[in-house]
Formats: sequence, C-alpha cells, structure tokens
Amino acid sequence: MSTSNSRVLSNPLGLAVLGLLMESPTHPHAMAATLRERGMDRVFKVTTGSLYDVVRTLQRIEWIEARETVRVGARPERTIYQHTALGRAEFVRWVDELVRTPADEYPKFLAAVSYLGALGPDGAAAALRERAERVRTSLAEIRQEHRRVLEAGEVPRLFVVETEYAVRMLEAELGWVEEITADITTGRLAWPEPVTGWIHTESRHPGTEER
Amino acid sequence: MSTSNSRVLSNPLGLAVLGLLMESPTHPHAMAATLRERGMDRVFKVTTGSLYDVVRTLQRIEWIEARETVRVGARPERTIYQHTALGRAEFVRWVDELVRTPADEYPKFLAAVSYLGALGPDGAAAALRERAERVRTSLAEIRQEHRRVLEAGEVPRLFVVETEYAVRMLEAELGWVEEITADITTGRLAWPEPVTGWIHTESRHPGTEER
DNA sequence: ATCCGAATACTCGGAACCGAGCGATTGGAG
DNA sequence: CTCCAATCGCTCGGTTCCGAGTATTCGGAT
Repeated sequence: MSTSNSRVLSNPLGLAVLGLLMESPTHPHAMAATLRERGMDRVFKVTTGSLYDVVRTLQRIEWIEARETVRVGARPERTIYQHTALGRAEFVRWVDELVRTPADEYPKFLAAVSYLGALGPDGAAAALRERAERVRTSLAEIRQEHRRVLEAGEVPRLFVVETEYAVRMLEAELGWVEEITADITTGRLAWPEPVTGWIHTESRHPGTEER
Repeated sequence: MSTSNSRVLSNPLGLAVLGLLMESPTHPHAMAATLRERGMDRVFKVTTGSLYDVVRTLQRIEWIEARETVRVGARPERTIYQHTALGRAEFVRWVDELVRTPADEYPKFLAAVSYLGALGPDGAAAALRERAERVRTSLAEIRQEHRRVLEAGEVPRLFVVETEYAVRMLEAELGWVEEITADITTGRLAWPEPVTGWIHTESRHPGTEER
C-alpha cells in the first residue's frame, strides 16, 4: 500500500544519470545531450521516455533530489537534479555489484546462431559473411574514434577502458564468425540430413516477395 | 477493424517458439519445459508470462495457429499450436536477419566498466578478480556440458554451435578482465588525480561522510 | 520583416514484460 | 484410504519501457 518504495532500480540508465550527477547537477534533457555527445549512447540505451522515468524513480528512492527548477527565457521549465549522499554511496555499490556479478544476457545473435541450420550451408555462409563485413566496419570506426580520443590528449585511459572492452568483444565475435564460416564452406561443419530438406526449401520461394 | 496487426514481433522468444514448432505441434507449457530441458534457457529468456504473450502475438500475425485444444484427464485444457506456411518462411527470414545484422546490445558489464574509476584501483581489482572467478566457473560448466553432449554421440555439431560461440565470448571477456586487472595492479592503468578523491572516499563509511 | 527548420524540454498512453498466484490433479508415503 | 508435495497449464495485473507527439523558442536565410 505505501507507494512501493521498491528500493531497486534495474535500468542501467540510472547509473548513467548518477554518473553525470557525480560531475555536476543537471536536468534530464541536458543529460541525454551529454550522453550522446560523449558517445555513451553506445553503452546505455538513451531513450527520452525511459530517462524521465528513471529520474523519477531515482528521486523517489532518494538517490537524487530536485535542486531547483529554472526557466531560461520563456522555454519550458527545467528541473535540475543533484545526487544525495545516499546516491553517491549507492552509485559505487551499484558499479561494484555489476562488475562482480556476471548477469544473464540474451544477445540476439546467440539466438540466431542456435537456428543457423535453418539457413542451409549456403544461406548461413552468406549471412555470416555479411555480418562479418558489418562488424569489421563498426570495429574500424570504434578503433579510429578511440585512437583519436587518446592521442588528442586530454582523456586518461581509465575513462576509455570500456571501449577497449567493446573492441575486444567485437574482435572475438568477428573471429568466431570467420572461423565458422570457413568450417561451413570447407564442409567441416556438416548439415545433417533431416535439416537439409527441413526449412531451406521454404525460403526459396517466398511467394509475393523477392530480395 | 484495424486491430493493429503490427506485423512485427521483436521478442526472440518468438523465434524459439517457431523453432520448436518446426519439429512438431505443441502447447506453451510444453514449450517452456522443452526449452529448459535442452538448456535453451541460456539462450532465450523463458518466462511464462512472456511466453503466452508471444504465442498470442504469433497467432495474431498468423505465423502460427491453434490446432486443437485438448484435455488430458481432467487437467487444465491445453491449446496446441502449429506453424503456418507464413510462419515457416518468416522463421527463416528472421534468423537470416538476426545473423546478418548486428543489433545494438547494452550488456551491463559494459556500463559497469565505464565507471570502473569509481571503485578506485584496489576496489576495481578486487571486483574484477571476483568476476573472473565466476566467469571461470560457468565457463567450466558450459565446456563440460558441451563435451558431454558431443561425445555422448547423438547430437551433430551444427545443433550446438551456439555453445561454441558462447564459450568464445566468455573466454574473450575473461581474457580482457585478467589483463585489465594486471594493468591495474602493476600501475599500467593509472587513476588520475580528480577521481582518486572522487567517490572512493564515500564507500568507505556509508554513514554521514566527510572528505 | 518573415518564414522555416532545428533545438529545447518534457508528457502521455499504449505496448511489452514478467512473476506471483490459482485451481486443479496426480503420485506416492504412511 | 488420506494427505501432502509436486506437477500441470495458464491468467492476471502491476510495473517498466519507450517513441510519437506537443508546444515553444531561437537562429539564420530569404
């Protein structure tokens, strides 16, 4: 009955909000802008709706508080938030927890790979090659950006380690994709009988649509 | 009546449902059971609520259809579903799409790593070591299970590639975690001044806090 | 002076998600 | 034969999520 003070917030975007408030008080709209400027929208899913929800929750559980609501010009009002002592402590606790405890994630590619059989050897190889190509591209972009930031000086490596991690994981994925593609084309990964007829037949004539 | 026939289903659990129906018609409860038996709940988030939602959606967009509703003994009725021709085609299309197109994922660890600074060098190293340990453990379990399944004969490699992928990714993560931990303890990853005082002080005494 | 597009700041309501619960049933233990 | 625990199969309704929309203002090109 008492407005569920549920003492938990699962949305990682909350962490981003707390992180920003560690630097200085701001209002939601600016948070979104900053996160995007810094490319942190690769790390957190920044959607306006969720952002305002998260901020409200954070306020309810008293990890942050409204500091003032100002109006610049005759623009919509904006509410500026700052963290509380509790919020600062919980921020650290949250990070610690996330680092220590591997969470169950359900990446879509994992699901897709589970049904690779459905594409048939040729279809699978083709699709995998396209993925590889795309991964290579975004990998190149990220690497370049990373280098730019580091060499251009003013950001210590610590603030950029998450990119190193992201790159590592992409490399691993790419490596695997390339290997499995090779295994398919060389026949080292075989398509068992039942599957061969299975689904692939369907995809050859989708009726009303092609390519 | 334009009951939004929204022609899309994003929840990957839908893929699992279609996958099961490729084998033979079933009812939702059995789907959940089967998925768990086969350990596919490592790949798909199997929650009853969502399952029934997904099945309903799948039915609405006519990728599957109810085949009959039977009652065994005087147990609750169960509705048995089967795929439609459309469903079979879309299943393949969906897999193809998921393989080709890397999706934006937002793993929690990535978020956590972004704020590693907050833990201070010692805290970060400690947390990372714990993670490493846990990852090592689940890696061992998965590897063992994988070997068991393969050696025990009756499952072709194709049906198990997703495990190979999962293992690869875990190895990559573990490798990175170990390296970065080493970089921290050897001082190769430095904690810049501003951060040192920053937050770590807070976590030392959750009470009132000075600094 | 006027128009237009970008930026500012947030709201709103529908969609998706998911776990607790429910009402029954079967299979043993005693 | 009776009782309890486990299984069966599903529903319900509260969160959480999120993108389209709203209403305003600023800056610059015409």
